[in-house]
Amino acid sequence: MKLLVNPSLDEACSAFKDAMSSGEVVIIVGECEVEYEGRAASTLTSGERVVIFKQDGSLLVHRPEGYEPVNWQPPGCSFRASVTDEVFRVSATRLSPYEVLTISFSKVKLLFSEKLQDRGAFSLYASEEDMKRAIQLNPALIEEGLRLLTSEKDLGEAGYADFVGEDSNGNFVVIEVKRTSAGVEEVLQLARYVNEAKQRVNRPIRGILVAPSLRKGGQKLLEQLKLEFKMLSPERCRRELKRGRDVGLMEFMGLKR
Amino acid sequence: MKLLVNPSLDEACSAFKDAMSSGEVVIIVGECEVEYEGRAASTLTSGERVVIFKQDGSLLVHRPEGYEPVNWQPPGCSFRASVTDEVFRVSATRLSPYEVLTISFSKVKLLFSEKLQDRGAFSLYASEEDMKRAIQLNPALIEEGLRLLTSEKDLGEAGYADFVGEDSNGNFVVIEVKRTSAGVEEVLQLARYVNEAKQRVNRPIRGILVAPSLRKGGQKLLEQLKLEFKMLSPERCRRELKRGRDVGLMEFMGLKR
DNA sequence: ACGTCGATCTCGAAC
DNA sequence: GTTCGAGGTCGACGT
Repeated sequence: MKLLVNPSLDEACSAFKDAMSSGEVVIIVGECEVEYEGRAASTLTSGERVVIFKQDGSLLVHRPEGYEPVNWQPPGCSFRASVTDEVFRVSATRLSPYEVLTISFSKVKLLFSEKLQDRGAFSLYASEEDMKRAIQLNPALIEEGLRLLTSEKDLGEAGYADFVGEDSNGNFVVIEVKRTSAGVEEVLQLARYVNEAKQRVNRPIRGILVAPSLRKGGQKLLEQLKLEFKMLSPERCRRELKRGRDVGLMEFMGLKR
Repeated sequence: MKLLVNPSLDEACSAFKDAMSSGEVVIIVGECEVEYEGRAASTLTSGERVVIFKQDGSLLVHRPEGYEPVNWQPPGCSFRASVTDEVFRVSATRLSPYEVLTISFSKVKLLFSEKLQDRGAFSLYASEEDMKRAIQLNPALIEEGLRLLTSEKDLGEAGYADFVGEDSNGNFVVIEVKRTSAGVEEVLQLARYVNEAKQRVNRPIRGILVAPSLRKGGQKLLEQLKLEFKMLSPERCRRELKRGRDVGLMEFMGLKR
């Protein structure tokens, strides 16, 4: 671990070398110019930025505003640091494609380095949008033989049901999708859509609530209102989308012939 | 400017609030968990990370490896910080789409904040824009005798072709330009433009894809769709632009070529 | 507000 | 290695 405040450029340079050779993450805040040449080319004139160097050979130059780095280098490049003419210069070189990024510090305000321990697990869960896409792709996720008629159908003032469709017996089906555990609120929402539909469609109507789980209160209410529940998890939808992409690609290739 | 090393969570929290209210960039290195809920949802279990908060309401969570932030929030969100139960918690909320990201620090190793001054100018060279400018300047880069009629012509719902023109035989020509190697996707894009043009122009139409190279799949599809490919690199265009500038300058100075 | 498109996109997976 | 599609893509530009 190392921390330097307003160090000389020489101090910063040697600390940088030490840190990188021992596999630490280095953060430098200071005034710098940046040049890049490779797939494209760019220059950035002097200003104060935050630069992060990682042990996997990636690098980020961040201005004080904006989500995206103004300059960067992906993992796998090699760093070279030196001081000449009152400038602490770090170049990051990458092969394939060949690209060089050079940062020239005229002033270092902060240099921090440390080996960070991160064994954390990252999990990403599907959005409700993903679930709807998966259902549209494969309505059988809800029920075998289900055919979707429209999506986001306008059911009037009650709002918009996620889907309406028709089951294998010709019944009209109204579907409401939730990404998280459903409760009383969601059952009532579905009930409103079903009631709206009853005033417009003159045949048997089923209402299906689709969610990864249904809480107690929702369960009771659901039975009273004679609605139905279909368990479907975002994870399952994620897999289905992945599968669907592959199938879609196959069809696309076969169709072209 | 503020710098805290191994501060208490309360110290970190109050420093964070001070810094954000005075428009500083804040960097926190420490052990944290991250939760996100919005378009999708994600969790990240405990580990050491670098977190950058910017004045424009953007936020980045970086692990010790990788170019991309593991979690983030784009500009425009509002931060809220608090300490409860031995946890320093920062939540970043964004409306439209509604998204919340929460970082829970169990340990802060470093907190640095400062108002950064950055008025630097960023310039990028060899973009697709540069290629288009070069082509406009000298259409013969694509084909001898080619005359451009318009650029970015509105071809309706299919989108916008980069150029339309007329070849030396009076055929209508639709042109799509790519800076990098072109594949199936780009051929399909050109095909859409050509189809749109066919509904509007009642004469022979050629479609030309301009790019530094054409990959396998794109090549096959291109032949099937009877479209054409013209190799042109960004580097060549850069040279052409440079030449054009020189010529323009000469003419401006009143000199003969 | 929404839609399209480019990006030094990056990343992963399949071939 | 090349090719290809996804992304919480982001960001810019046009309608």
